Amino acid sequence: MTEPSPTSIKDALQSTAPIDAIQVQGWVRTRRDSKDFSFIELNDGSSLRNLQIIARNVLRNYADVQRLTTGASIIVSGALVASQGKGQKWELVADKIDIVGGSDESYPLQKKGHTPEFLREIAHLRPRSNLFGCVFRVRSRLAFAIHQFFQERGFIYVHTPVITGSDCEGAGELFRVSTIDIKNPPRKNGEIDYAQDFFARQTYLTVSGQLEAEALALALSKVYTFGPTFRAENSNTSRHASEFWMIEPEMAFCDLNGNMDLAEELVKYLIADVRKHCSDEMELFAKFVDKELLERLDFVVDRPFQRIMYSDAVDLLKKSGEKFEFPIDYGLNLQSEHERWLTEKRFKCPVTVFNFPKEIKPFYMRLNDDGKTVAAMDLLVPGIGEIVGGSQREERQEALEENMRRHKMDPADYKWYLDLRRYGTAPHSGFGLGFERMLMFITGVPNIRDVIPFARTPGSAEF
RNA sequence: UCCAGCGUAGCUCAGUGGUAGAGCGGUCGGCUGUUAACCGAUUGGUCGUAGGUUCGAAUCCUACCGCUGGAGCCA
Repeated sequence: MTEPSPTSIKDALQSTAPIDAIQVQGWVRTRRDSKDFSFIELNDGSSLRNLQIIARNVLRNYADVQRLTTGASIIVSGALVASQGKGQKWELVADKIDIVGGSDESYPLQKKGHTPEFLREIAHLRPRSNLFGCVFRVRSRLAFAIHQFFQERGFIYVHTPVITGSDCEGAGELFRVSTIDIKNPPRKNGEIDYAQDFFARQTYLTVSGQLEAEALALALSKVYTFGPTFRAENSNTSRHASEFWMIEPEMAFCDLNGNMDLAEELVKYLIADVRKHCSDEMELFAKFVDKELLERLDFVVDRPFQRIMYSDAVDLLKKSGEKFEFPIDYGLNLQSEHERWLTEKRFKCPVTVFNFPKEIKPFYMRLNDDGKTVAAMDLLVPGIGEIVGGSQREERQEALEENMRRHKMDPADYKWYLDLRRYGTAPHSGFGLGFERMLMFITGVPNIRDVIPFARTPGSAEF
């Protein structure tokens, strides 16, 4: 006897006609007994929705079926028919139910709702919950939409190294990569001799693919990276993780304005794409996570982002009459509370701040003609803060070397990076978009730990 | 790393010095084309850990651990 090949529950529910013989497989969400049969809510993760299975008492193993509990895995064959009950269009009347993997009353996911904090402790089971199923389906779609956006625009996807030798990329603490025996390291003149390490030098996990992406952009014109990034900062907040994914486009012959345009276009594109392709998931977020989510996202897609120079932002903040905990003055970094005021109170929309004082930005950013500011930009969104950070890069060799010296870096250590300016240099720009922060913004989920399947944060690398 | 708050049943929480509680869940029974079903019964605890104060500590004190929120750093 040949079984029909399995149909996803998503496809089954989208059927336009009854199907005599269909097979589905998944995990039991709930089961209710009726007089002569049992209702099983089955979910296979293909969508938020469950398929209602009618298990009649004529089934050979009906006694076992009645003992099925939440969490069990089963394979069901039968007929897809119009549902007699309200609440669903289709249901599956089972001819056969194979119990693949049992479960019992200790299964932690109950019919009742759970807090995200509790579910975080069972990260291996939480994908089976409605909320996390939705988050991870949207995560997948968002990743796809990112590639689609860049590929449609002629960008080349490049892979920059995860292991890097650059330790001065100006972005946070690094995780060391080494095969040296830490209990008995080789030494030279009392110091650990990294010349004997695996790569014959000190190496780290990447904090950014930007420097390498610049090399590729100055050959392929428009490139982007999309990969994991690691920061060893002891940050304990709802929007920092030690391991996260970042998108870094880099464009040759592009100035800061082109850069800001692209960032804005990308953010809007991604929101619109997920709104269109994950409507069930977005409805769930709007209902259970953030009531104002859809309204805010639509507003962001419809309106141009506010662009404001750093110096003007400082003036606005000074004149705001608002009582801030931290001082605001030209030359100081904008604090979270200042960013919040700009996006949430003053403009009520994403804000791109640009042209920052050179003193508070890294060495690779291009010095403006005023000699005081660099062509940097931060895209701030309500509720999250900085979601994009980017700049026009310093393409002039002399100026770049001067920046390095000012940042107490030795240009000799960056020979290859300077070569890019020595041979066929060109104005170029790029930015970094935090993938998880974008996902938080789109889903409304307020903690970065809940948009990563198995999050890594200081003191926590379980699973 | 700093500041604040919280750790009590599987989950969400109440209990503020004197016999450890509720709702939900689970289990059993009833009813039922149900759908966070309904009705009844029942099950459930080293009160985060270790010290201390007290006749007596879930409750007060100290330390540690964990979680949450905020800050710094950033994406």
